[in-house]
Amino acid sequence: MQVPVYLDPERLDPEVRKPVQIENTRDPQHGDLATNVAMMHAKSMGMPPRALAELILDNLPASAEIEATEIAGPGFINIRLAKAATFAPIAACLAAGAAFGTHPATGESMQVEFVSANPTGPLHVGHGRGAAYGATLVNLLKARGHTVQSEYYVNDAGRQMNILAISVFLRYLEIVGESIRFPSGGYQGDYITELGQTLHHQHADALRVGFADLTAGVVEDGEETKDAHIDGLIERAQKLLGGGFEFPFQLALNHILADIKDDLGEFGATFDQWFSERSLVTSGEIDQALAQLESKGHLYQQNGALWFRSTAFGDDKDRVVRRDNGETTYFASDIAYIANKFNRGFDRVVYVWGADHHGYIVRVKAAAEALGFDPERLIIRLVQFAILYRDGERVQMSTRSGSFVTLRELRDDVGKDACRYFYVMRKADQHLDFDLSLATSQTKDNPVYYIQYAHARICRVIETLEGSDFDQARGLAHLDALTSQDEVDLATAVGRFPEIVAKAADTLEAHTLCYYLQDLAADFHRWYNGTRLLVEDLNVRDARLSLALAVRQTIANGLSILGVSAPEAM
RNA sequence: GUCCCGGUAGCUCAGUUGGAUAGAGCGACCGCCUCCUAAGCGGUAGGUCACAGGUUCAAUUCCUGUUCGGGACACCA
Repeated sequence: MQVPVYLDPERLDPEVRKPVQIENTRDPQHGDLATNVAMMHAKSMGMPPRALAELILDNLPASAEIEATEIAGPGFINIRLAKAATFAPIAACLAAGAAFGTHPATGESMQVEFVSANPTGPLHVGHGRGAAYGATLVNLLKARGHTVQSEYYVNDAGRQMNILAISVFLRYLEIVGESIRFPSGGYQGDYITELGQTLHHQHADALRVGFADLTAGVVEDGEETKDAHIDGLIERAQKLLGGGFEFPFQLALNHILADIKDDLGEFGATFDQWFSERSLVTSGEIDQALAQLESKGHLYQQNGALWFRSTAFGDDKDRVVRRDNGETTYFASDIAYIANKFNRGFDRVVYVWGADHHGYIVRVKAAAEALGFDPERLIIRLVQFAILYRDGERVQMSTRSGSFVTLRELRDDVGKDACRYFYVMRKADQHLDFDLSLATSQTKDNPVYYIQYAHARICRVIETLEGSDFDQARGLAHLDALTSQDEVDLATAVGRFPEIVAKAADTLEAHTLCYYLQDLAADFHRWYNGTRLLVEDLNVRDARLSLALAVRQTIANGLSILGVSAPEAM
């Protein structure tokens, strides 16, 4: 809302500068704008708030934009705007169309990295929330006027990938006739067996080694030793197969990553870049980053390992970057990745992580600071897990048994729209009860259908006018025909959309958009239910239709940011 | 033990960065279709904003403490 210059807080009292507020009221009875100037300055002026308010009002010049002012409560000054200003958002919305709610370019360049799940299996419902939230953030930040790049960090180096490869390889051995004992630390699931079959199709018996040979010298599998056992198997396989271990490795990586891409694509989460962790190894960037920290004195040797002194930056303990066996840790990759991101020129980078990564925040920020980057530019958002409910019963998930619910299964079940909406409807860092029954229900209780239905209803009205003499210009010229409180509320709600987008983007709180859209849809349904749009008086009719069109545009734009469709008929 | 996130209507949650009489949906109860989609709308009931201090003209909001939940704290990835 444009604040008239004579209400400029800066001019009120040059001696006392307190953060005076002039804001949109939440209660229409308080007018359109309200200010607390009088209360803020009552003390310094040595007079009661209400008396000061009176003095201020007596000295205000008249304005065409302001219809009335009043003093209320403890000393608020309420301002009622002229009617034309109330309905101005209708024209603004219709003129801007799909761009309504977007903001001018800020010149700021941002990156949002999200999902980044290890490519060791299909995405499950936990990843889905990160995907929905991240994708929505990207849309919000773009609408805010920032330049945004979306990225998926592919963990294609490290132990987990080797465990995946050995798992596939063992299933392959099984297929070619070896009698094996599958390690307890290996990856379960039908997809592993399928990859083993593919490996067999590609290489026939060429990769076959004896299971006894593979386990020679490897410690027995057991509760305590399952890690050592599987690491031993990997080491043996690499030795026996030579470069051949790359076959199950690459096959699994490529296949699973393709599946993830496909899955996310159907979910409307697209990435500008898939960034390979391996590339940090091969390009020498990990060594470079460590050398940089070394030169600044942030590293030291102890017990054969190389440590980063993260405690110097607020961490509660130092962290290993190179283990005593010479391998760099996952954290070392992270450090190099931070440098890589900032060197690409982003002003701010956003990480969307699962809440289980909470413990990494301090060390990653520490690394950024140690590398010489302002840690404020590195923003981490945690996403809590979603708990699925069906008919009031919690849906059990277990990754161990391989019986987890995949994102794909969830999408097949409740559909993309409900998935996207439900995932982001709550604050990201809080637990989400995902009610599957509600998500699939086609009633007003389901917020997705409720909002979409408002859109469809408006489309239906427009459709019945097909070929008639609806004239938007006439409607906009007669907005004074809108007289009811419902119409004032609705137009005001439309006018709030740009600031809702801005705020959601600035705070990275996507859920506020969901609440806004529900409120907007409710305002519409109330109005629609009590007001006939297609009336005889063409001025009134076209004014109402213009309002309806503005509502439709706003809903469509909001849903678009959420990645939810805006159907024309339901 | 340390660190995060929470505690708001019976349930699930909002609460515009400290404002006026704390909101919505569900659930409960009572109503509304000869009319552009009833996949909708209206009304009623329901609250010591976990507790105690502090800052302020003003605290659900900020600070401290207490308490109760949930989670995180590897030479793992």
